[in-house]
Amino acid sequence: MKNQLTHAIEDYLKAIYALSVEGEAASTTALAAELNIAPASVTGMLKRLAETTPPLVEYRKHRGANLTPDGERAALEVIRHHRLLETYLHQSLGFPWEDVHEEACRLEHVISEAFEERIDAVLGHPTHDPHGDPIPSPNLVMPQEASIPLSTLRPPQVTTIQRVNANDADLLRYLDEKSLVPGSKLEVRAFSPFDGNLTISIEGAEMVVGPAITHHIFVEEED
Amino acid sequence: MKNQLTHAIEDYLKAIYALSVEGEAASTTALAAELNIAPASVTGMLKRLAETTPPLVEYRKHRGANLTPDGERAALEVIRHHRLLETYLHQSLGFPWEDVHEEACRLEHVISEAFEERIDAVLGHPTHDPHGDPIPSPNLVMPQEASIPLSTLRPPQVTTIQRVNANDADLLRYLDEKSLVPGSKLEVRAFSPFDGNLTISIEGAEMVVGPAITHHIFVEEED
DNA sequence: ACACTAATTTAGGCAAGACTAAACTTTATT
DNA sequence: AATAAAGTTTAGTCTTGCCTAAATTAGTGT
Repeated sequence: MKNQLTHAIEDYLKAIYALSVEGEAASTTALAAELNIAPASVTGMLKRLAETTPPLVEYRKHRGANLTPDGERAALEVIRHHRLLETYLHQSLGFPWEDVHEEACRLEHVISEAFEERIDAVLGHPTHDPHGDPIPSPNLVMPQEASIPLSTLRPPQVTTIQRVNANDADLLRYLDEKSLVPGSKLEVRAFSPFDGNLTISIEGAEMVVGPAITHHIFVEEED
Repeated sequence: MKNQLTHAIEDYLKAIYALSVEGEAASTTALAAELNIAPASVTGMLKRLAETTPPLVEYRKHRGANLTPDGERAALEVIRHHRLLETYLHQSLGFPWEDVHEEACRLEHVISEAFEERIDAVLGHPTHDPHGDPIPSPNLVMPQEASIPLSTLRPPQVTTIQRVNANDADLLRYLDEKSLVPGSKLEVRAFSPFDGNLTISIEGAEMVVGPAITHHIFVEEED
């Protein structure tokens, strides 16, 4: 008997999950920014989420919110939907990389477990979405993976892109064009300490990328 | 600049479309029954729909509602989504016949035009959904088709099932089992004037079906 | 310890969409 | 034509989720 969560609530849970790294509580303002909602509205919703049965978040005034185990399970369910959908839209329906996020954001709240299972099967039980994010398992365990921002690498270094952390469609389109996608191998050739630019070589081509880009690209952790 | 319709509004438009056959207005109670909503709530919504810009329905007190051209276009868009989705869920994702309706009801409000186009293409631009209902064209013209209830046939007669008009999952599962699906050929062998039962032969097997079933099955019109 | 700022909460409102109960039309029946 | 039944509308209420403006709390530097 899982009670039916609204779209709005699912979005809150997803946002709290995303913002509470390392067990740190997600702040009201950070949530407001993430959700494009006024901070006051977030306060109101957090109170409600803390008083549902079962409670989905743990909330302390002025101290932000954490997910309860129930809340986390619900969040992971939505994230699993989201990432499976992104993968499906891209692989099976030929959606461009940069468009899958928005579409998945709407569909994730609406698909049934049967739908989830079908696309999971059709895709062959994928482990990562097109952006390289891990897909929680059917029993809702989030694989833990270590990766570091490309911006932290110093030459000389060879590595592989693991994950691209961006939702902006224009940026994603650009990255795709330059093969800056999960799985691509690249070599870090030079670093400019003044502006943080890296000179990298990828797919045989050499290019210079600034922090606005390298910050969003995550690569294998070093040995 | 198409204004964003809510989920609820799309359901109203769909229901009004379904109930206003032959230009007759859909009554408040009929809509309430169709939508599982109290009649009073329907009245309120109809008033709102008649006063939006542009108006989506034409509403006269105690006289029910009709769709305006704008409303009809919106309704057809949703119906196109619904029927394409049903077809897709069944053909491409292997959903059982009886489950596609419910899933499509939720997805229809949420998919983008890009999604619509992709599944339409993948399916090869289908003209009918799994229940035999025609799919409106991309420019939102509803194909007009003539078919008559199986219940009106009298032996001896050979015909083909065109359309199955039912949403109840149990009934659909039963019909599927007995091959009472669009495309099946059948022969009407006998008619009982007392209870309206028909004896038919389908796929080599003979069976007796009552009005509760024959009423939902539509076959080719006679020459 | 004090004051200033940034973050947060409270209070009060609003729109969408639904409900019930009561009042009122329309239609059907006699 | 009178009246009962059926269908519809009105009035008033509720919940969800959002908003703004004002009040409060926490955190920071002096």
